[in-house]
Amino acid sequence: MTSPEASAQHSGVSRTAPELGHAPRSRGPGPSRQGIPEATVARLPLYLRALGTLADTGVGTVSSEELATAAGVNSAKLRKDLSYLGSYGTRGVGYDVDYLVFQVSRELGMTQDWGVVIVGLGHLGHALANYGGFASRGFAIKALVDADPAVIGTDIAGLTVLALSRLEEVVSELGVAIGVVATPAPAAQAVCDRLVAAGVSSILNFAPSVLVVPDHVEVRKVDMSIELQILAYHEQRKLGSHTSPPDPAGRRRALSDLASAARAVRR
Amino acid sequence: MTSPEASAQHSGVSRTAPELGHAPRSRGPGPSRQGIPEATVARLPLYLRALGTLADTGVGTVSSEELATAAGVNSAKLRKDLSYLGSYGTRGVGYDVDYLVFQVSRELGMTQDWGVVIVGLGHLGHALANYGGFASRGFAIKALVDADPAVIGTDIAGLTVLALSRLEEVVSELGVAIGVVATPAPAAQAVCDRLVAAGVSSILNFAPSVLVVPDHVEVRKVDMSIELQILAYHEQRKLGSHTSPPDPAGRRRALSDLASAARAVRR
DNA sequence: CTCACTTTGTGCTCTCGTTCACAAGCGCCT
DNA sequence: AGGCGCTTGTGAACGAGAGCACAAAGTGAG
Repeated sequence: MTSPEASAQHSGVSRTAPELGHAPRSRGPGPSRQGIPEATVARLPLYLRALGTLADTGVGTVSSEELATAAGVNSAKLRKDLSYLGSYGTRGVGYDVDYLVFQVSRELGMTQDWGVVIVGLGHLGHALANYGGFASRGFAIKALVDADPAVIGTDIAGLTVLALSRLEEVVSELGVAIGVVATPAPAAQAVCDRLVAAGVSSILNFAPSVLVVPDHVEVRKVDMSIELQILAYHEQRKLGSHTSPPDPAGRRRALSDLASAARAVRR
Repeated sequence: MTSPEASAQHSGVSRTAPELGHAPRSRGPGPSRQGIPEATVARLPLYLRALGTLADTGVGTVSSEELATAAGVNSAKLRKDLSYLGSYGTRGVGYDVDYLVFQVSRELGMTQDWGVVIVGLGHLGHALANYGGFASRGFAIKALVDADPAVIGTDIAGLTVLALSRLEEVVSELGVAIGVVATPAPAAQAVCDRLVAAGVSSILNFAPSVLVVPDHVEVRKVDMSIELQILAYHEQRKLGSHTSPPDPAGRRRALSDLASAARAVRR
């Protein structure tokens, strides 16, 4: 993805290997100029949460070992992850909790607030709007938008639901950076397109559909039914393979079976 | 992407046959005896959904290219994924939609119903209980359980909410295979432990906390605030690095900054 | 100051996953 | 029947990530 090149402007310190094509990170504060591995980025929020809990209980310093168990990863991985941000630990001691919280927060962009708009206020959108984890972590719900006249105008979590037609207006005028799509699947792509056209470049998709977006837009999806199916796979596997009797006639099988399977999938 | 973390017991999977570098799959119908790569399993539900849509629109045959775009992946990956299940395509033609639906469904264990219990009926649990994607895909919500007396006894989505104390009873008597944890974070681990003790071996966790479980139990987590933070990271990155002014005084910085950052993280 | 001890930061290796590119297989047309 | 074009299935190259194991760097005691 991003080039593994690093502007090695190390503060003249560790004169490590000369030829190595891997100069780790540019030190100097500020978000690291140059790409952190995706896998690491995905874990940083986990660390941040664990750190928050530790801070709450009054802990001032943690070792990589402790923090790792709290976050559910192994300590080597954690140290490597943190090393991408910089050398924020102290050998022989560990990491200063508050300082690390600050660094990770900054790296994740939690030092500023991000405007969020939720589109679609069915059961799920409703729950999202009421979810406390938003505001507390630097995300400000700026507006709620829906297409259903029965919902428009009602108050949810202190905001009045606006008509879908006002989506663009809301995005540009309220400084919305992130769009949350919680509509039914058929509407998702259209809503997504409008969000993108209006200038949103990060989308969190709860609808069970694949969103197509331009390259510069980031989409992440949350899909419970996919997760459940993955669980089912493992569950079935655990039960041993004595589930369905081996199909004696290879390849094609009774049409009735096919039909019912197909029907089930079609919602 | 959902976390590649989740399953802590990869140990058993990768232990393939002794010498063979890669012997793909034992043919013969029935779920493939022997491990499909995790990454592939995670994509199968996507394919299944795309196939369902195609079937709906009356398509009888798809090429890997078409199905791939519908599922949002590239065609080579799709073909390799499907090849783990068996040779279910026809060269020069493509895949028979209904037949493929059946095969993928079987592989994922969707040919049987899985009992689900939802623990915690706040806004989120409520939304989950009403989510249609459950029943349609072979998941049957068997019970709803909560600790709050104000919620116990109410009807949600056609089921009456039961007291948390009846959790074990519900699991063993109603044949629950999958537990959905939608409680506040502090209660999650305790609920999880009880589910596991009662015999549940697959857990879908919506609470923002790390669940510790025995090796034989599979946990997957869905966490919106993590996804948002990942989006924020990319969003910040897009804005260029002119976000926070370089810290001129390296290492330690004003306590006020630290304190506010720490405070923010502590919910 | 020196030594023993602790914990970080990281080079290296191994594994898993993605992508390429092409031979094998199948249907259709002549 | 034979050849042509299309699409699958897969070996092999490549890349990203996980984890080991150890040197470097800090602390504290004597």
